Amino acid sequence: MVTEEMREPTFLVLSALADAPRHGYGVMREVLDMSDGRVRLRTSTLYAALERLLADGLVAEAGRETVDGRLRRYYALTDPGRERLTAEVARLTANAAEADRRLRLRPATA
Amino acid sequence: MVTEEMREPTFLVLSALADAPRHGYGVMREVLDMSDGRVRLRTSTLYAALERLLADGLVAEAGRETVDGRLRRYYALTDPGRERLTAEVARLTANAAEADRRLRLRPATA
DNA sequence: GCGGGATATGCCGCTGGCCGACCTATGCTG
DNA sequence: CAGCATAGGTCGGCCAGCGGCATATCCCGC
Repeated sequence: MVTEEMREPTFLVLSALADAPRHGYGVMREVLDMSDGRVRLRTSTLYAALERLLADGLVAEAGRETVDGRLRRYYALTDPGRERLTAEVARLTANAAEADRRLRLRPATA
Repeated sequence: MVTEEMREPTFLVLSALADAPRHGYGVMREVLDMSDGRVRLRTSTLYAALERLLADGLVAEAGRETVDGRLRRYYALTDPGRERLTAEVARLTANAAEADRRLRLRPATA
């Protein structure tokens, strides 16, 4: 696995599923919440991402239920999904740390 | 400024210019080095990114010179560029920390 | 002296994730 | 009954990055 770049919306979807399985709309709310209102996923982005993650085996369907006449499709992070997310966290952390180090090497308005 | 997502190659270009001005090929080497050989920028990606960053005012031309008959175009991070990179670092750090927190809430193979 | 890699810059066509807009449907609240 | 939250989805287009290619010089090994 070459760990190619993962875009932010996709990363946040995996992140939202890291602690518990959720349904699509639940992921949307969770992402909005955990990004302090910064990232509002479009349904096109959300469902396309979930389809892609399902196809890649990073996420699996975790049952369906109907609440108040509305269908809910649940999704859960798989083990490969956890590994992938962990790898992404390491990449982001390393990138951020290195950039921060470089910024400190030459402070603003030197 | 809404700080929309910045892709990894672009982020690494800004990062490579954070400590000192460099020319295109120098940025390429620096990115390769600081990513431990993981990210080898294509010239199409590199020069397109530099053009875009110039147009956005995040990077400025910092002189040209000819060494061994080869032209070098130097680029430097501007103040807005520093601010933007700093904001990106904050975003990456926050995303990584939040994902990490969630992964720990439900450890692997629970 | 000749092929190949490093140095250095650049163009062109395509792909794929995301965005914007839109659609269907139910339940709750003002 | 209008409007919003909830819940799922489609479709067209944009654009950063990728892969391939072009150009040119310098240096090293054979």
